[in-house]
Amino acid sequence: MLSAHLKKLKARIAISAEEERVIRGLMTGTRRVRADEVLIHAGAELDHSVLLLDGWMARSKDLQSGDRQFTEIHVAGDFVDLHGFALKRLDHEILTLTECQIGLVPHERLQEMVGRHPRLTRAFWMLTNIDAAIHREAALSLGQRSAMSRMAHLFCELFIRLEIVGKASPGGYELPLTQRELSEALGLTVVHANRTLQELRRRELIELENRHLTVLNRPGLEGVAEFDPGYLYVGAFPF
Amino acid sequence: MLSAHLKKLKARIAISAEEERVIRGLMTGTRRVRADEVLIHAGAELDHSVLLLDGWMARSKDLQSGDRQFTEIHVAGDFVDLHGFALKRLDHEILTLTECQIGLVPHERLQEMVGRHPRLTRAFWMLTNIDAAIHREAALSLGQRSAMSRMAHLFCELFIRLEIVGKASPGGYELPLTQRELSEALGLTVVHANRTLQELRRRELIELENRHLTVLNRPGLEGVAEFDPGYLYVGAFPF
DNA sequence: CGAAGCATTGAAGTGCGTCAACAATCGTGG
DNA sequence: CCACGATTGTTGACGCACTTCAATGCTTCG
Repeated sequence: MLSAHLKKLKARIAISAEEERVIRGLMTGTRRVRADEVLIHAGAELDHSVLLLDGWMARSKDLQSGDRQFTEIHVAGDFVDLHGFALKRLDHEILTLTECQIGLVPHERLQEMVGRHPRLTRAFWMLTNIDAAIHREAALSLGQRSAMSRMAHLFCELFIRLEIVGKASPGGYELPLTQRELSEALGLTVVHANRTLQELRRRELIELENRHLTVLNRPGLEGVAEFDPGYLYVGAFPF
Repeated sequence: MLSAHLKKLKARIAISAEEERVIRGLMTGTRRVRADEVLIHAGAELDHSVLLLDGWMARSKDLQSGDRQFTEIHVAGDFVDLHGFALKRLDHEILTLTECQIGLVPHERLQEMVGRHPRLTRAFWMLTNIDAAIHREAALSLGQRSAMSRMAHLFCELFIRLEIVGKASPGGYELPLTQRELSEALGLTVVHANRTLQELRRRELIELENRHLTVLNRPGLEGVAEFDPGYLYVGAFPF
């Protein structure tokens, strides 16, 4: 069940048997969480971090109006609040989009790791930096891309992130988000998200039904998105 | 000249004399860079990171059309590509907005620090996480806030970040950005950035002339922005 | 089988973009 | 110190991508 996370790490750096043992030793236990729960409230003091073993989560920032923006969608293998280790409290909420299985990692164990395993420390630091890179790409989308391009881009990004952890098939992947949730990730209204989705279908780039996304024309989708996966930093790292 | 960076760190955690010595030992030298230069190109391999000692920089992501999005504005004291230490190459460019003085920090010295100073390691890790928090707040702005609110929010954020490093006065601060640069940070066109600026002036919230921003009504400005500085993580940390 | 959430559609409105012109300021060379 | 081109700031007219409001059908699941 830790395997998704190990796959995610190994897609970026080599992990030795010893290091893998250390990683396995970080987690003290697992839990199940229902769908549509706020797992971590903004501002709450944290003494452990959460590894998403299975399911979908999102980070969400809210305005007084009730409008909210998802700043990242999380999939299996993501260390959803690793940044909470260095920050001690979060500036946003973390909520479940589906039922999830999670692993708990006490900050004291991370602290020990920082003292003893410099290479792993840098690897986990890197993971939080990749999240930041995902945020930056989202800023580019929100600031400059059209609704179509933005949605296409999100589908491309999730495709790769799911492939890394073995949760995609060649033709697509399970995408258990409602259109409202999609719209909250894309900075659109539900209505316009719906119309944008229809336009992607009409162009025969994707199909989406029964919570399954079929990518009919991947190069076409990537073209619309102007997608360049470099920001996901997949591939061997020299350290 | 390192003092701005030390102020920035100390606004978040206590730094011992010994740690301060280590920090001072990271930098191998300083350089001057002219305005409007690309200091670091996207994708280039990095073996050192850059500390911004004085001046203004921006991180920029580009689309094929030539449109670009600034994902962060940097001021004195910022470790502009500390994330390059863990990522080895950047997904964006770093460019100077004004003439800048920079300090160079070889990655090997950072690597040594990670091995020897777990507390400092966590502190620098925290700094990259605060950048990520700034990205998330920008995503909320770009996705949900109006042009007015967005611009007001940026002015509020810069006010606090400049106060931390002693570069603001009670009434405002030097803001050497052109309207084009402002618009690239805000995901707006220059024309609309201009009109938005005028509306903020008309409401007597700010004045902006000769590259100096005067905040006429800070609570008012923060109100328009729905500004809550929590995401900047200013204040003592428990580690 | 009924209620609640989810997806879809139409019509109308608006915030911001686009295009185009001009004014003000800056920087540089003569 | 002025001349002059280039950059920056400003304004107006118009267009459109996306929003808003409101209604209707479709799923899903107690």
